Amino acid sequence: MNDIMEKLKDKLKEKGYKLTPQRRATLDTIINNQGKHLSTEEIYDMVKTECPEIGLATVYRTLQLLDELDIITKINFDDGCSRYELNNHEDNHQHHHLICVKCGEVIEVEVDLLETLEEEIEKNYDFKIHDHKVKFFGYCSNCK
Amino acid sequence: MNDIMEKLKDKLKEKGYKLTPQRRATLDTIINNQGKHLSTEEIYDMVKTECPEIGLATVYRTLQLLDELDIITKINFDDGCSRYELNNHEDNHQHHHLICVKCGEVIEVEVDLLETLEEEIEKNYDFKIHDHKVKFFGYCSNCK
DNA sequence: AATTTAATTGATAAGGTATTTCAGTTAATA
DNA sequence: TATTAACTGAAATACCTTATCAATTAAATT
Ligand SMILES: [Mn+2]
Ligand SMILES: [Mn+2]
Ligand SMILES: [Zn+2]
Ligand SMILES: [Zn+2]
Repeated sequence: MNDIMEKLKDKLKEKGYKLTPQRRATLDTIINNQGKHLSTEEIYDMVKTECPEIGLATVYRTLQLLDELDIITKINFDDGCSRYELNNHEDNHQHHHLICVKCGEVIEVEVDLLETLEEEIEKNYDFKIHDHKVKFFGYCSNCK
Repeated sequence: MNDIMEKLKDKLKEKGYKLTPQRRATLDTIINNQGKHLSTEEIYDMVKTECPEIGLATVYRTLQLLDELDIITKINFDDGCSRYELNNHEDNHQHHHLICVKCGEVIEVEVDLLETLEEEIEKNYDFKIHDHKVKFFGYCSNCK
């Protein structure tokens, strides 16, 4: 059992929840597809190969649970469905996304560079920031 | 007729579209409620006082059209519906939003401070940025 | 290893937002 | 005023997501 699965087990136990085969298989699918920003239906289809009897409602419930437990993050690319990605457990903030408005490609940006802006905001707006979601829209190298 | 309505009329004419009372009333409602981030249903309810015979489908269609014409912007606060706000016509980028995770208050931040980050991204990722959407989550002055 | 029990599941119904359809209406141009 | 393509409202439809519920199961307790 890997680190992330171990962490899931602990967090579930803490709340009196159970580690079921369905939850294992769902998290496994997300772990094995990092960087792909899979939708619920896409995850459902992939999980079924490992766990054919799983129902769609269970996948919805599991993703909601993993999000609550801070293991994954829900992302919205305005394409009509929710997508999910594994959280980075070293630091606790979401990376940025570059979205090509022509071909739809999504590129991940790990450099943060928001420190100055966040300090400015905390000072000027008396607002305590604990997370952010940043999307840039434009043209990727193939499309510009 | 104010500047924004004039701009709408021009853009519609350019595409062979018509300036109808329903479109006028919808845009008027948005103009008269700046900073409120109204949802489609909320706009529908307010428009009805001025234009009681309007249908919900027309409001959906009009908001979609105003978005396409770059007069308003659709925003997503993950509360299950689309919200809209009037575009700033001086510069062409979206201001930032601070969202209080406790009380839900939304604060607008006009300072941009993303120049350095955007330059860095354009250089390192060979990506031509033309817009961004930035949300900060945390605690407002009342809630922290 | 068997018992207990609250959590979990899959199937399906139901909910909620958004879009499509279509016949009747209307803004804009000549 | 006549013409016509665009537009509208009402209702049906589509689609993603959540709720319901009886059957099952993980995990703690004997
Ligand atoms: Mn990502
Ligand atoms: Mn705003
Ligand atoms: Zn591209
Ligand atoms: Zn607050």
